[in-house]
Amino acid sequence: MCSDGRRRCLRPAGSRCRPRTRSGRSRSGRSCPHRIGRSSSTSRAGSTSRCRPRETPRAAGRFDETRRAVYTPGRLSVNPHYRPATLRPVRPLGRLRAPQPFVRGVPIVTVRTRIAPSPTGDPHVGTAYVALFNYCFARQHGGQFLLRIEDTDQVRSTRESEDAILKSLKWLGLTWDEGPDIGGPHGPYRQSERSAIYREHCDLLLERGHAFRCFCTPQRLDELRKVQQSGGQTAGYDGLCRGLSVAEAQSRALEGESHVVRMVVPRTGTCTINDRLRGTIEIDWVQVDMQVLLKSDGLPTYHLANVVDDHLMGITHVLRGEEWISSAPKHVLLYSYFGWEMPELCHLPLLRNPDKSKLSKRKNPTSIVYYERMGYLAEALLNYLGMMAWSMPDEREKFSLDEMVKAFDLSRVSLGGPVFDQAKLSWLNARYLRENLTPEQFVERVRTWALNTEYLGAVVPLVQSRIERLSDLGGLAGFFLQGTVEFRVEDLVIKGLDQEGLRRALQFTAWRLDEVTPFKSEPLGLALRQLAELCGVKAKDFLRPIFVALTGKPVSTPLFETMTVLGRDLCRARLRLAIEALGPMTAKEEKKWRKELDGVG
RNA sequence: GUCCCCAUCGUCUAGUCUGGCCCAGGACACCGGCCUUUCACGUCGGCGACGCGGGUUCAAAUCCCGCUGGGGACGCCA
Repeated sequence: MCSDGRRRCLRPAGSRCRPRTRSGRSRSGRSCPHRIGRSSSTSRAGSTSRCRPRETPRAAGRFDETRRAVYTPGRLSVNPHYRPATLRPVRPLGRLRAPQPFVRGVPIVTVRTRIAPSPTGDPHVGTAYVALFNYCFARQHGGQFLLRIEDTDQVRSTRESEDAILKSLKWLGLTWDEGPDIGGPHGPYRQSERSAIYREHCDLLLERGHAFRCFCTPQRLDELRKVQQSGGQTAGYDGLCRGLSVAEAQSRALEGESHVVRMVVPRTGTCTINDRLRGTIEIDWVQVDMQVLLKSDGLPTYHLANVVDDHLMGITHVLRGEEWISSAPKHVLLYSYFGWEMPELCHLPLLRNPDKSKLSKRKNPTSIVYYERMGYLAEALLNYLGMMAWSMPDEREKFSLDEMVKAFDLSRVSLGGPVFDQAKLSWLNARYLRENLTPEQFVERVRTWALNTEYLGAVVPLVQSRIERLSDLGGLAGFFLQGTVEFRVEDLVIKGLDQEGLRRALQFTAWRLDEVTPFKSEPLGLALRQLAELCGVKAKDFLRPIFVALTGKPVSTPLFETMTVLGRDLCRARLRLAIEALGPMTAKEEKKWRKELDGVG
């Protein structure tokens, strides 16, 4: 009788031994169809090579979450995924060692998760979505959730963006136990402040021959990529500098020659990744590039910094977007080079645009600030994010953060990429508005949203001299309180531009607006006047359709100041609505226009 | 192009692991009725999906294989 005792079954015991579900179908014909049977954890651990049944990825959620090396009185359970490293453990240099509390000589590992945003733009709803899942997972297991800023891209990272991200996550009600703003025992939590740590670790890899210096120029790499791509090969570094002797590389580096450090990646064999939801994923090493670890500016790339920090900060579970699956082998390799234990990986499905592509601000508002300014309540947005790819066991759709934490179960994550549907978000928000707020609380919400000194105070200078009675305010400045505005298409039309020219002009404006920093009156004016010139239209005419798109009216408050008050996100959204009203941009146009705009610089 | 991931109503999803309670349940959107001075809310109803083809089985949305489709990755970005 099979091991399922509930029913009579004639199958022999062990017949439940099955290939793992869903994942890796395409490859399972290669060897043992029972995927777990050939995972390296089994063979390296020296146990029998016979296939044995194991929980499927989804079922895994019902097992011990904290199983890396959990101390429970009288029992030590060990992570079945754990593989002894192929290399000797790193020598225990104080700072190189991960923090690990002990009780009677047994390490206690609590669940520690993190969100690690890169401060290179607006706070993204995708960041909030991943943060939410990490938060819930950690909280549910009584663990910690931390925030780390991944600002190793010196060119694109800004403090302004970092502040905005922190502010938005706080607005949503997500809190972290350690982070750049509140500190913690494993800081600093800003990668730009940890360069020495990465360099130290990079040196270690260099010393052990797991990494090498590369002196190739970006030009050579560009050409290489082109050749490879046209030849239909997998693009990737060809290993030229790998052939350099250590002595030569060292002396060239010493002479100050610009170079990067790349990791050594095997050219044969297969990397096995364990994903909490997807089971075993196999990627051939040839598919993995010899990734740059340390850039020529001396700062690490994501891959190095992320692995080093996750280890040093004691991260036990990495919940991140699906887009990272293909670079997971690099991370697996780095952990093994350092001799560190791999955290458990779990790749969440990506949020999608209505056309199913990865959520992008070109096709959908993605900034948390946009949703805040549109008048969505933080708890409604967070709730909505919680029903992306996840559902309550009782299928209830409205739930608070605390309720989500209590009921959270990773195995309830569904893998199909969810489309971010603003209509459903609006419905949910409406429910919060009428079900969760007393009239007094409602008043308070409206006040904190826009009827406050800060926001109204910014509007007043623009309207005070233009109205005769206070009651004129609604007519003149109502658009400041609206999310989107209605306009007449004929009000967009100007002399000297046909419909296509007009659409192009508005699209140029939308693009430029994303680049203008700070988003203030003067730089905006400068940028838009430049665009008018580019389009061959007088500034006065050029600005009119923008004006109409943003305010809904041909006459209103001064444009640049108005834009400043409305903010980037609302401006972008309204501009897009106007463009769509005139006829949405085609892919062809996008390519052509982008080129024309970039050509000007 | 190469590699990887994924696949239930238009959308979010339950059910898939542990095959039978499923000729598939809920929600959004849409359409219609009721309630109502209007609208909204509420309420009742309608429309609407297991991508296709094989296999295993007494039995397949559920397990296996193939195909198709969608997505992601292929940076001195993260």
